[in-house]
Amino acid sequence: MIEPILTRRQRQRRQHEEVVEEILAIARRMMQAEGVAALNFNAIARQLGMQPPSLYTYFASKEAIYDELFRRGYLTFGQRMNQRPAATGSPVEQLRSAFLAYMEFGYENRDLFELMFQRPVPGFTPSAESMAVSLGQLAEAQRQLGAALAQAGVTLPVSLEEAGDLVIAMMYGVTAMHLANNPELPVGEGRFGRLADHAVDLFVTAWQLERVE
Amino acid sequence: MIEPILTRRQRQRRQHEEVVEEILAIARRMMQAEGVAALNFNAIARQLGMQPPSLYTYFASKEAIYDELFRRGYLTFGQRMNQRPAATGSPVEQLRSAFLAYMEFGYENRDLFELMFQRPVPGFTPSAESMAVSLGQLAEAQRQLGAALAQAGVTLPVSLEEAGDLVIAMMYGVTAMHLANNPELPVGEGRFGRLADHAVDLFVTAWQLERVE
DNA sequence: AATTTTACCTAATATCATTAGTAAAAACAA
DNA sequence: TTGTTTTTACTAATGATATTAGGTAAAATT
Repeated sequence: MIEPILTRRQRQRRQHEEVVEEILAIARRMMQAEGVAALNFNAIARQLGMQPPSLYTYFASKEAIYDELFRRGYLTFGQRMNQRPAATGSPVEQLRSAFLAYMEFGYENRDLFELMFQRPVPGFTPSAESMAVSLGQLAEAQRQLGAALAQAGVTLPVSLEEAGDLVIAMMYGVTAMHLANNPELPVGEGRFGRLADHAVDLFVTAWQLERVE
Repeated sequence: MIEPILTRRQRQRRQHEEVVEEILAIARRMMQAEGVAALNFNAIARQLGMQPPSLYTYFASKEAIYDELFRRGYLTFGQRMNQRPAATGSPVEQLRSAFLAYMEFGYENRDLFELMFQRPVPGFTPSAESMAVSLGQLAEAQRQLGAALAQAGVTLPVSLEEAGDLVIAMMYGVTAMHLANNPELPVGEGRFGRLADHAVDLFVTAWQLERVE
């Protein structure tokens, strides 16, 4: 007798998860097309050939869909920031690659970027678990930036935490302005997208980060 | 016979405008309490002791309320930025006061700040007129920053427009992060609110703006 | 074979923005 | 003053939306 790879339960669960994935994919397509807040629970059901109440088999509420996307968004974001090619280069290189990774995440995931950093949804408050994921990833980004700067061996006019936060604020500012003004242009183009390198240079010059090149 | 100060028409109009003002005030209170997207047309009517359809006498739609707040928000923002005390000081002073004015506008008008810069409302697109006001005020801010920098007489590594945009992106980034993290703390306090001066110093140092002090 | 679980359904509810149609009152013109 | 227009409000109704209640049939589990 051949051992099935999956129990029936597991097979059912897999199919369940497949539907969950499809729901999330549809949700993202909707958010990208109409804006994050325009997510329509009933319309997702219709696209799946279901009656709206049947969707509650997969998600407990519309907010639960937002929450799952929020959580996954931060996981993806964290992976992107941590697994940069240049995560081991010189401080300047690290700063540059962090900036690029941040902006590219925003460009490629406009919907998630808005959901994660701009809270565009009326009653949506991330669940405790999702919030923990979010804070963890952000703290890691801040820590990494601080570490890169520490490695530079220069004396900054601010603490490492403040330095990391200044970089984060600038990354966010440039990216948000870029997405608001030229959402269709890739990073590096457009009024604000073009500013990425200049923004990095600002930190490099002000903090004299080249000294250890 | 005593000449009335106002014609009946004018008196009626004044009462009309008073109701309009009250509607906007209620709307802002709601947005501040529950978030920009939580504005509830019916609830405004109820607070005024009206039936919801009667509100259409004063605003053509819910979006029209958003639009008026958006327009006024940019007007107030422009006034604040232009009428800074230090709008005539040294370049460094101007940069500092611009940063402060921007952040304080955000802190005192969180609801408008979100509405104006973050577009947190599903279908809301500013009317052509409001959009013109908005773009005009932003262009003026950029121009003013550029002029202040030009006055410094230094050679920047970027164009004046790019320099203005970098400052705008940084102001936005720090303010948005501050409002997201410590909305209750005034400018100057909190993890990001504290960074205002450091952010200004970044530009001053990188661009050597003190030379003309 | 008996049971539990899962995935779906229909019907109904509550909340919203908004439209249609109307009535009273105020403003105005004659 | 009288007749007309404009303004302000109403009730009733509609359509979209998220969600709940309650049920059914098939599949999975015991």
